[in-house]
Amino acid sequence: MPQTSTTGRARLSAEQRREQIAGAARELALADGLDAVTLRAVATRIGVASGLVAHYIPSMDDLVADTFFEIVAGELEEVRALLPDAAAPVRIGALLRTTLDPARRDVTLVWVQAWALGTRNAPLAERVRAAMDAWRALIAEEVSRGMAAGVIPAGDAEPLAWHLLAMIDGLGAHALVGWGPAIAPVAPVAPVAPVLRAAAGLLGIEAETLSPGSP
Amino acid sequence: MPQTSTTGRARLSAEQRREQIAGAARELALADGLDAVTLRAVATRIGVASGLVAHYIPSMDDLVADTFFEIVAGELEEVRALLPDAAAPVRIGALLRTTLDPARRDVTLVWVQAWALGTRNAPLAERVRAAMDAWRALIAEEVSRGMAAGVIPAGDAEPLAWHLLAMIDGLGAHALVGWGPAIAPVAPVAPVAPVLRAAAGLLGIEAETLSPGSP
DNA sequence: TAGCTTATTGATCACATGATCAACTCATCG
DNA sequence: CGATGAGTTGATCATGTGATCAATAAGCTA
Repeated sequence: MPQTSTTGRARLSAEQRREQIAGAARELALADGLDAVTLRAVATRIGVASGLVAHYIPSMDDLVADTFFEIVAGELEEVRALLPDAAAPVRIGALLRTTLDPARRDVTLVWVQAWALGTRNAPLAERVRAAMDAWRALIAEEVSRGMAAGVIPAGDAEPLAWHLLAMIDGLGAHALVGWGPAIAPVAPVAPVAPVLRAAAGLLGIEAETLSPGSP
Repeated sequence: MPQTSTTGRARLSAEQRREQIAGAARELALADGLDAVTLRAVATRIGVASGLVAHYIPSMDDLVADTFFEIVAGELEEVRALLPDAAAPVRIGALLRTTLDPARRDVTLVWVQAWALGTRNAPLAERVRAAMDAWRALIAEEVSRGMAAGVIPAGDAEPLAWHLLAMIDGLGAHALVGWGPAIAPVAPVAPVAPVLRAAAGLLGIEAETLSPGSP
């Protein structure tokens, strides 16, 4: 009776188990932060001995680094997919609105913890730099597009992208403390309007062009 | 022979010991981050039993929170003292240059770790919010002064201050990973010029007015 | 059915954390 | 001199971490 179903233990293939571990780590990080991604926490979550998890990863530092990268890379693709098919400034405006959405607090916590943990976790630091490069590239691409179209004053897109990203991350980090789970009553959500104005000033364009309506 | 000098053990007064502990915690945090402020690390640094340190503090969470606040409050006073006696925009420019100085990496690490740790350390989160308020107030004061003098377009100074602070903190956090101790070769110091341009755009003034020379 | 491969367990090591407390020591006062 | 009291020690508890490994059990193959 080869019952392939639940016979107490699961016994998955190496590949399946790897994916399961990565998934559990991802869920833990989004729920409670990167520092919640612990050998035993991951094991418990998938109902397995802690030794098994250790068996499938080089070290916890690597698991944490991979988990971080998986999360933020997914976020980037998600944001990229949400960009409207419109003029560059409108796309940039949409990007700002999306990334500053309070619903992304979980990812923000991951980012902030990554900056702090990267000091002691070498592979993590590497992944953080790679992820930041990807984000900066995405923004720079949009800015360059706007410059090529003549709707954004010509100049070096890279430093502009860098600063836009800094603004996004700074606002995110700030929102984090105001929101400590079960600490503060309600989040003082950063109003988007001033952010758009700041971004417009940075890009040298009118703030209105960042919103839909201007083809 | 009442030798008040080094007779093996020190035996300080409660007040002296308290200050010594606070000082050691401060040094540890600046050198290796807030997570290096540990019961035993502090005890070792001042050459004392770990129990003694525990005897003088309510809990480590409080020590860490107090250490954070002491550091950033000191930083704020230091920056305030460095503000030149000039027009508001010039003072704001100086504030930006000072806070973005790569030499302040130690304090930046403390800030970033505080945002992350504040999620689990309630007293810390409280202090973080208080410190952020103080910083925002300082910036808002300068902006308001500029508005009153007519050199900055009138408007609500609070959100502007909030965003300037976000920009500063975002850039600082980014610089952190690029600098992981013994990881990256050299820091890609964020050039100040673009920052000043972004700040000027945010304030609605010319970037040049942020630099000395314009009375 | 026997055997072999491989996933999986469970115990264990070494280390670090915060916290507690009885015992000790030193300075000072009566 | 003796006693009082405050600073201080050192051992210890309860947890939690990552890591290792011999032993076990499941599933596939011959």
